[in-house]
Amino acid sequence: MNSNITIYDVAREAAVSMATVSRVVNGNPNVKPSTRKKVQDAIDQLGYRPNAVARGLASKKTTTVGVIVPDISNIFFADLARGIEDVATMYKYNIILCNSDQNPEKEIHLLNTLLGKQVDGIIFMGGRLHEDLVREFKTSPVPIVLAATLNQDYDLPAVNIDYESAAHDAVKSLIDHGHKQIGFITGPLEQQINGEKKFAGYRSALEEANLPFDEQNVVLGNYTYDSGMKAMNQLLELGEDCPRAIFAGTDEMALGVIHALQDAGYQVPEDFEVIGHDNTRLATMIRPKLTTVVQPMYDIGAVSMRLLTKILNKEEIETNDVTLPHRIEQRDSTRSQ
Amino acid sequence: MNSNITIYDVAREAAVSMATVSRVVNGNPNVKPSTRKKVQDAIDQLGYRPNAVARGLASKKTTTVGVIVPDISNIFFADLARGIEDVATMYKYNIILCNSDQNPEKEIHLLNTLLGKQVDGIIFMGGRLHEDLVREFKTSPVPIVLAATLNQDYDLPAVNIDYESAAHDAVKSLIDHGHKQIGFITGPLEQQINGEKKFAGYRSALEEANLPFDEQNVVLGNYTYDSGMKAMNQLLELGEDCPRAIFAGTDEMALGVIHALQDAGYQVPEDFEVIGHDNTRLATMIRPKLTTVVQPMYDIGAVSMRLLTKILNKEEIETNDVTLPHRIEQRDSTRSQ
DNA sequence: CCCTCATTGTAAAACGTTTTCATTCGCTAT
DNA sequence: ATAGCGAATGAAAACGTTTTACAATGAGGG
Repeated sequence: MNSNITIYDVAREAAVSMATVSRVVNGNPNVKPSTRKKVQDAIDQLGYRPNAVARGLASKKTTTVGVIVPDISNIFFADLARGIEDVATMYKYNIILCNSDQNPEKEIHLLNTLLGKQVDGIIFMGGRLHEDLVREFKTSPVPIVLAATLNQDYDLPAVNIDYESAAHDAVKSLIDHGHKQIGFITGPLEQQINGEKKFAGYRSALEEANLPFDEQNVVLGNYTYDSGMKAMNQLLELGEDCPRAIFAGTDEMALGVIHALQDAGYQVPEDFEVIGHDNTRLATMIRPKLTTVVQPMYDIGAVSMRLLTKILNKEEIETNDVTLPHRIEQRDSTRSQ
Repeated sequence: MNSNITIYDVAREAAVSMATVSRVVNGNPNVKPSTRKKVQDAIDQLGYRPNAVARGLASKKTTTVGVIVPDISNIFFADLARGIEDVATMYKYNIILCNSDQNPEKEIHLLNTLLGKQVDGIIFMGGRLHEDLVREFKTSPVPIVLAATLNQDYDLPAVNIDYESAAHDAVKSLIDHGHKQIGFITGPLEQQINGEKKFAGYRSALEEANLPFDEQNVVLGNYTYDSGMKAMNQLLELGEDCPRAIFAGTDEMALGVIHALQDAGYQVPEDFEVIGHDNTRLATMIRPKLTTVVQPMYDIGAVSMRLLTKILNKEEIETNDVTLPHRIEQRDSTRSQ
């Protein structure tokens, strides 16, 4: 009841040609209803299942797209992947998922593997786009869209939020609470999102409020809980000068920050206020619940995939570079006023 | 520099037959070194990239395996997927990832899609195996291994821990701390893991200590943080009779339990002790840090995939039904003694 | 009743590999 | 030299579809 049955067997059983079977399988309208039924019956009876590989070879379409993420076990990318998969399913695509660990060589290798597998398109996410990779992207035979990933020249299809303005908003809300010193804990600055966007938003909010920029208030982490704790402890060593308001680049780091503070005997938000970034499920799994910038990962994934399908179907596209809205979700790690 | 270049072009360029090119591409030793070099040069020069689809059609192997999980955005499955992907990469396989949402029809549909795509094997996870699915599994033309998933008859390849004994150990450790009443918060009982295994472990630990079983001490949740909170609040309504030691079926529910307790003004572990299950990254991201049963998700994924490769390579296999070790990680949500 | 056109069906060529089988090549042992 | 042999190479079939080009059939108009 399955795999070794070919379209030819069905054709014989239904007493038609294989082209006719192919037509009914693919919903081609040029088939007489009675014929269609005859064929369908044969298909059901034989348990015929079209061979997608043969189909892919003949049609040059695999209805499969590649997805490259840094690490699927990171809740952040997992959410994104789910968004991608859901709309992929909607459009009858499957997903080949790959983890790059942000390793440039691995990224290129994965790209080539995926192209070898004849995927119809690729969705890529990664912190920093090495120029070799960008070059490969630009000569790719299939469309590639970037999800939550910046590209220097903004000439590749991409879906993001406005990170700079998001950071600006977060920092401004802290300033509005009367803080003169704002701690900023973020990921590696060579990643455009941190170095160019979030950092710029941080500085512009400071400037706007005529607050001086103080280098010692910014600490680099690597997105993880532990690095958040470590960064906060480093800030704490500033003693009197330690900023009493912290903007952390990811929720996970924000959790680390809050726990570092609590472990040191401080209260959040009474002694320190903290804002996170991403609004992952973690945000409500901590006491106090985390105020955070919402970056809609699921939506970014979904929109990326939708954009890809548009490109694949040659649909009309307003813009290749879409920016999704962000906002700040007020919870309990900041004071209500 | 890519896709429309075929093996035939390379053959012409190197002045050999396509069979020879195929041989060098596949590392077949029967090629004279000088010929090999000539071909390799042609490949490099032309930027030839083998078409995996054509290869799959000719060889009936796609070096792709299907992975069906309930929901990749769940940290639990994300970890597992990472384990799978890592060893898949090691053995040069790619992964087609699908989310089933534990929907039986969707599970069957996904299975058929994957088989249509000619995957070489499948790794499946899901709470409850509908009998239709099991039947399909058993007639599948390619091997299927279950990861962190129980099968009634234990006749399919599977990788798990001993859930019953893990639950037993957890409950026993609570009993050893002097508790007479143990709260048990778990997922739907119709899922074998909860209903048959964890529950049985809970009861046997009770029995062993000659403690009575009290139905009101067990509450059902759905694995989520919120359901954990809700379940704990329900237990709290028991007032005086409320158990002061809780075993939660997942870490996420355990977090909910702890927060419900804290929100109600109690101290963990002073007033209540709680043990979680899974040892996800969440466990250390809460205060107090969570004592938990470690179910090594990453390892289960990795071992599942390894088992699958063994089956695919027809390697010698000791047992189809592997049980990985578990243990309890003592942290701060239980008392040290 | 013939011609034209639309509809439905057929045959066969692609698609880009792997793989089987035969052939050729280059030696060694006679 | 030459038979014999293993190693290296090549020719062509196969894999299971889609798709193209065309043939057959049937209906409607003049």
